[in-house]
Amino acid sequence: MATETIQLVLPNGATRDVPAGTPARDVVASIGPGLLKAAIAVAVDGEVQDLATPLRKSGAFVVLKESDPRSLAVLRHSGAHILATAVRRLRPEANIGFGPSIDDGFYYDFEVDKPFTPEDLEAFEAEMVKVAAEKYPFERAEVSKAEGEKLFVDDPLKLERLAELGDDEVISTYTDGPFVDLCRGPHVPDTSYLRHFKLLSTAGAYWRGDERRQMLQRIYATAFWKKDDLDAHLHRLSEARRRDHRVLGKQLDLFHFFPVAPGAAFWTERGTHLWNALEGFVRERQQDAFSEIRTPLLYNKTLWEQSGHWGKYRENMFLVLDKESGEHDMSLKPMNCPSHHLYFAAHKHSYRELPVRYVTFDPLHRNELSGALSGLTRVRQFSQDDCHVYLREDQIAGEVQFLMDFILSYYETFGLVAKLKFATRPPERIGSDDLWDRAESSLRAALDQTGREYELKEGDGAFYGPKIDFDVLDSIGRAWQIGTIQLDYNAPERFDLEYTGEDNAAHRPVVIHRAVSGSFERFIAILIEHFAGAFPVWLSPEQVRVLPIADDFAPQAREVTAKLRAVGIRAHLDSRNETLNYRIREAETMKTPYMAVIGKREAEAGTLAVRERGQGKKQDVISVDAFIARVLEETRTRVLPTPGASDA
RNA sequence: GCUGACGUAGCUCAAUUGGCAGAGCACCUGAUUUGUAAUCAGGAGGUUGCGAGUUCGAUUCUCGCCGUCAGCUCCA
Repeated sequence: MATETIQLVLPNGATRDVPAGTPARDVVASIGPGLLKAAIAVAVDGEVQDLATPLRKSGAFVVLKESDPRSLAVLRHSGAHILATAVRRLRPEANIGFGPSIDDGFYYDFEVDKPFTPEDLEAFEAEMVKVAAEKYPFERAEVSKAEGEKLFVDDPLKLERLAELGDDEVISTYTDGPFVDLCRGPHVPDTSYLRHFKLLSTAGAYWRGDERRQMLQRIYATAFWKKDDLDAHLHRLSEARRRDHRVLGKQLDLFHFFPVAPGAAFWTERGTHLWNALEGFVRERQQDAFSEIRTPLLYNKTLWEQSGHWGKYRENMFLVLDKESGEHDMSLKPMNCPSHHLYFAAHKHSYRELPVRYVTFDPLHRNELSGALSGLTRVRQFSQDDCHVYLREDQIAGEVQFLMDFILSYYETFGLVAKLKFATRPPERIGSDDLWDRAESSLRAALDQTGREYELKEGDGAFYGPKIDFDVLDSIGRAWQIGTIQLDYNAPERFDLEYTGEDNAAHRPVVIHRAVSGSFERFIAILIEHFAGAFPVWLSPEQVRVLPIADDFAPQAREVTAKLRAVGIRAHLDSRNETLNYRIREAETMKTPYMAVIGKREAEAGTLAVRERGQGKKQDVISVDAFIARVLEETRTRVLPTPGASDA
C-alpha cells in the first residue's frame, strides 16, 4: 500500500511533508526537542489531537503548550481518565460511562450499586495523586470493532457506545497503567501532567442524559496547570457561596419561601422596595415607546390550543378545574404572548402605527419539576418584563437595533456586561421551513447590521422562532441568560393577526418577543449576587438610616427622617436604646448605603454626620439639605456603588 | 420527576453506642444615655418538618409523605 504524504504548515510558514499516519509527536520532535517537552497536544486546522495520534490530514499545524487555552481541556479529559483509574482500583465493580472535560473542569460517570460518599471522594482523590505519580503514559491504540467488544466485554455502557460507531470509524482506546477506556482522545502524554486538581462533588446523572435510562453516579472535578489557577477557581467558588442570593436574601430580609408554596417567593417589605425600584426603572424606561397593559391570569384552553402551547407545554401549566364543564380546561398563563396577541387582534391597526409594543408585568406560573426549583432563579411563579412588538417585515432590522440598544443600556445601568447568542431552529418546532428561513435570515441580518459579536447556537431557538439571547456576566464572571429577542412568524398566522397597509389591504405583521430582565425574580437574584447585597442607592431597600446618638437627639432625628421620607427617600429612624456602635454595626450588616448620625453638634448646627456603607469611620458632616440633594441626585442618576463597598 | 445528602428555637449551629434537647445571635424586661461595626443583667422561646413502625424508651433506627440542597432532565 503506497503511503500518502500530507503537508503541514507551521505558524512561521515553513512546511513539513510527512507520510500520513506519522504520530504528531515525531513532527513536534523534528521541530525541536524543547518544544516536544513543552508540547501538550497539537492542532491541525484547529482540530485538537494529541501527540500519540497519527496525523491523517494536511493543514495548519500548531503545537499547543500549557499557555494555549485549548490544552486545558486536554488535561482535564486526561484527569477524567485518571479519576476512572483511581475509582476502578478502589471499586473494581464500577462500570464506566463517559468522562469528558467541561467548562470549569471535568466529570466521569460510573454505574455502581452503592453511591459514592464524601469519604469515597477523598479516597479517590488520594488514589489519583498516586496514579499521577506513577506516571503512566497515555497509550493510544486503534482497534477493530470486534477487538473493542472483547476489550470492553465487562463494561456494558462502553459496549453500547461501541455498537453505535460506524464500521468505517477509527475506534481508539487509551490505556494509562491498569485502565483502558474507549476514547477518541486527546490526552496529555502521561498521568504525571495532572498535578493541580480537586474532586468537587458527586451527583446522580442519567445515562446518556435520558431520564428513562438508569441513573449513574457522576463525580465532578476540576484541574488546572497552575496551582494559582486552581486556588483562584476554588476561591471563585467560595466567593459564589458568600454571595449566594438565598443566603443574602435571608440576611438582608428580602424574601423567603414557605413549604406550602414551593417555588413562589414571599417578598418582605424590604424586598418589595427593591422590586418596586426595579420595576419603576423598567416602567420609566418604557414610558415613551411602549404601551403597558394588564391582562388576565386565567384562560380557557382554547387559547392555548390556538397558540400551540396546549400540545407541547400542557405538562408545565397549572390547570384549573372549571366548575361548569367539570374539566381542567382553564390554565394559569405560563407566558404573556397569547394574551398580547389576542389584545392586538381585537383592534384594527394601520401600518402607520407599527411597531406597537405591549408590555405586561403580570405574574406567570409554570409547573416546574420539584427537583428543578432553586431559590429565586428557578421558581414556579415569576414576573417578566415581557414585551411583544407587532411590526412590518421591513421594520425588523430597525426594531432589533432599537431593542438591542434598549437592553444593553439597561444592563449598563447595573454595571452588567452582556454576551450575545444567536439561536436557530430547534428540532421540535412549529411552522414551515420557509417561514423559518425568512425568520432566521432577517434576524441574523439585523444582528449583523449592529456590528456586535455573537455566538451561534444552532438548534437552540424557541419552538416558534429564532432568537437572540443575552447572557449577562456577574461580578465574578458567571454567565446568566436573561434577556431575549425572539422573532416569530408563527404566532401571527395562528392568531390571524393583521394590519391595514398603505394599499388598504390586510397584511400579516411579524411578532418580536422581548424580555430584558428575564424574570424579575431571577434578575433580582443576579443583582443580589452581583452587588453582594450592597445595592446602589437607587435600588437599596433602605437608603438611609438615621441614628441619634442619644435619646436627647431623637426629636431632631425624627424630624430629619420625616424630611427625608417626604421627598421619597427610603429612610428609617433607629432610636432604640442601644449603643451607637451597635446600631452602626447593624446598619452596616444590612448594607444600608447611608447612616446619618445626629449628636449634639449636628443638632445645634442643623447638620448630619454622614457615614457611607463600607467606608468605615470616615464621615462627612453636611447640612440636611445638602444630604437630601445628594441622595436624590444619586437616586436619579442611578450611581453605581463605589468599588469595594460590597467587600465588607 | 430521577439519584444522593439534609431538615433541631426567628437565624446559625451543638447534643457519646437509642436514655430529661443546648449555645450564640435575634426577641422581651430592667439598668445604662451611649460620637461611628456587638454595654451589662435577667427572662421567654422547641410534640426535634409531618405521619406511621421497631423499642421499656426515638432528635438518633426503619418506612412513607412534604420541603431544601448538589446534580440530571428542563428552562425565564
